Amino acid sequence: MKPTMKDVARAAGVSVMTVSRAFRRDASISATTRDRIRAVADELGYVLDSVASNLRSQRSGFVAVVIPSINNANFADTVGALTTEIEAAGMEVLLGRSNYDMAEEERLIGQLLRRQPEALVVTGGRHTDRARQMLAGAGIPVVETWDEPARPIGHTVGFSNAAAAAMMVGHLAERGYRRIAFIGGDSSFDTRGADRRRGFVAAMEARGLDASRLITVGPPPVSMREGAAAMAMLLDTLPDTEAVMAVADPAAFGAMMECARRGISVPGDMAIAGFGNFEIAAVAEPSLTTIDPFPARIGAETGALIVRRLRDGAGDGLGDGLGDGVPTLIRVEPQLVVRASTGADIFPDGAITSPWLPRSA
Amino acid sequence: MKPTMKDVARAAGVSVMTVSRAFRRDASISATTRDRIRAVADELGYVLDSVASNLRSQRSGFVAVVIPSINNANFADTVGALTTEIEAAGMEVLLGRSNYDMAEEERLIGQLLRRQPEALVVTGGRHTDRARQMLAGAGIPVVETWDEPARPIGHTVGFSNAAAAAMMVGHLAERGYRRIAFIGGDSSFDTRGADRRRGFVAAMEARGLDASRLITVGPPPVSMREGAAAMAMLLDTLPDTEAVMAVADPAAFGAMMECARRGISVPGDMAIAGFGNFEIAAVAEPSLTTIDPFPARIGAETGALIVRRLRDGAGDGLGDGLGDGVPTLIRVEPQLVVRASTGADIFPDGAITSPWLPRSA
DNA sequence: TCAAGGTATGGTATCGTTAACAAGTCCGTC
DNA sequence: GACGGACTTGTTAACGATACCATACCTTGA
Repeated sequence: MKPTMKDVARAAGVSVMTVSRAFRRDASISATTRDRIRAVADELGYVLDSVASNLRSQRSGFVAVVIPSINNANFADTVGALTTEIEAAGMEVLLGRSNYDMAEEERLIGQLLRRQPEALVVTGGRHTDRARQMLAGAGIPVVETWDEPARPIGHTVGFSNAAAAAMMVGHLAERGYRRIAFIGGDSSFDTRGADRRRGFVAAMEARGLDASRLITVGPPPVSMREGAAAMAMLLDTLPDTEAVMAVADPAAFGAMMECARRGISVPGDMAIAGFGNFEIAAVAEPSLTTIDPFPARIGAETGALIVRRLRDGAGDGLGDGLGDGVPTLIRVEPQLVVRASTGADIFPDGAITSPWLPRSA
Repeated sequence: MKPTMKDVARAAGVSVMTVSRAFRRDASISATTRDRIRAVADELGYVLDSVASNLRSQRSGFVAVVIPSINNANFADTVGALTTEIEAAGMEVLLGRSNYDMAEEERLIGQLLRRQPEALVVTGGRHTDRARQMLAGAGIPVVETWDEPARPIGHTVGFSNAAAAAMMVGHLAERGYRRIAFIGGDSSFDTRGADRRRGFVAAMEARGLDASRLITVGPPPVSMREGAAAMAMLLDTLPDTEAVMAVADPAAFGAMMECARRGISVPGDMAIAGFGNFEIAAVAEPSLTTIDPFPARIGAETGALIVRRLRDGAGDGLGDGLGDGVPTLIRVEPQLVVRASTGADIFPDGAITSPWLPRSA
């Protein structure tokens, strides 16, 4: 049927071992033999079977990554940068999407672990008990990203979503807004969104402001459409609201469009802020104040961390979710990006970024 | 080190064969034995090694999918629907991204084929010669999506991008626009974008209109920012342009925002149309006329086709890129979605959809 | 009571590759 | 001219699971 190394070996008049060497980087083989074997293999339509290769060498060559959604520029940027790092090290990324669902995440993790990944990256710090157990017992480096878990399983590359939301509350309060609302999704699904809401409430209360203007739409992702619907509801029920903070930029944009439809000026009558620094935040008119979590940096740091661990820590630290016994915490600090939607009069020339504010803010 | 079936078998006092059966669906094993073995396996932290399983059974259980970008709602919708179908059949999706680069696509296809996928899905109908050769010789069902290839390799689920673009030209011409421009990316990369441009030019010329207003920005994806930059260039160099058709909705939105910044009314002074029916097209103010290619339907049809082929055609048709010798062509007809950006006066209540126009349009 | 058939379990070979070790070849050097 | 070392190639066994076949036991019906 399909040719194997044995067929190639016979056709080329060498042993299978030599054929194997012809398809590997480090192998000691003469250039002439390698070229001849490759030509014969091409002729036969031979394709290396990496399933067999992985079994024998006990190396799968891939890193499993679980993200909530593949249609989200933030996660896409993280995965993109991560993939670049992983591929530079000669490995591949195996992607799974959880649909913001912890049960689905658990199922995915189980499936992925069966394929013997060399490391596993998850998004967020909250998981089902069984998922935690599988991750901790996997015997490979585990990285939780986009969050600072209360109980880290292995390594962490992320930031505090609550603190980042508090930073935005600080900005709005400094600009003089008092009646501030929050638009977000169903908190039992999107833990990062829930953390941002938590940070919003805590920061508002710390300033003595009313933290009860919370508009909850359906399960994540909170889309543009839902942002518009939430803004409509807000305007109908709490028309004296001065500013709105959305769980993410698309929802903020939807809210802004609803204002446009109703003839409500942004930021004149209503300030709007988002989260994520999606492309739309910079392009929209008016441009959108947001928080940049540096998704690509998260991915790059995660990739570099994994490559480092796999190179240095090979063989040790099984069963601890670390791969080498030393848990790493890499903080990627988000940055406030002030644009027109929260005060065009002060920032007419485009974006102004502020440094990370203290946690107490 | 890590426990294998042998360890589980010893601990449970059964043979490895019985342990194997305890982890499979169809296997003939008593419920009591299975539960006992599973409990023992859990205790030991045993995880099935699907690498070994795949090698022995010669079934990998996954379908490889190559898309240009993971951060594109259209492709994400296709992959989402495809994944649903594939997982319903007990298989998994292995995703690769080509960055709109045919050379990278070729590399990816080579990598993916080594992992013995049971089917392979690619985006678009143009590939390097070597990629074509690999696909045709893979001996598994191959599906080209999002396009109607000139020379199909295997099955096709898609539509003519050129005809869809022509449909949009028809709409704009009917609305009375004559000086129509096209904004697109570097055509050597994004073949679908190039086809849309080709369709634009052909349809314009067929109507005796000037088809030379072509603004080319960088390589794909053509982002919102690039759409805005292209519109700026257009307004500076060809200020008498009446309508703009963008290669995709994000670019159209960017163009619209540039108009907003310059105080140019859409559609009053300038009509704008996009492609893809992204969420932003419905939410933006004004809403955006576009073409809906039904990405989810493409994914669902592709998945159903693959599942059918794998069930029916097992074992035959090796080496033809089909999996069973009968090439299938499934047309998913795009639909024109008329919204405010090309004539709010006529369509004040929201979107109006028109049926597929004939090819000659 | 016994044959026939079904169910549950075990033994052995094998999937296609690579690790580990062995051995042959060629070269320069003293 | 013999020897050490570098380089290249070959032999054998094994990775961890499942296909295939064999077998023991249990049920059923004449």
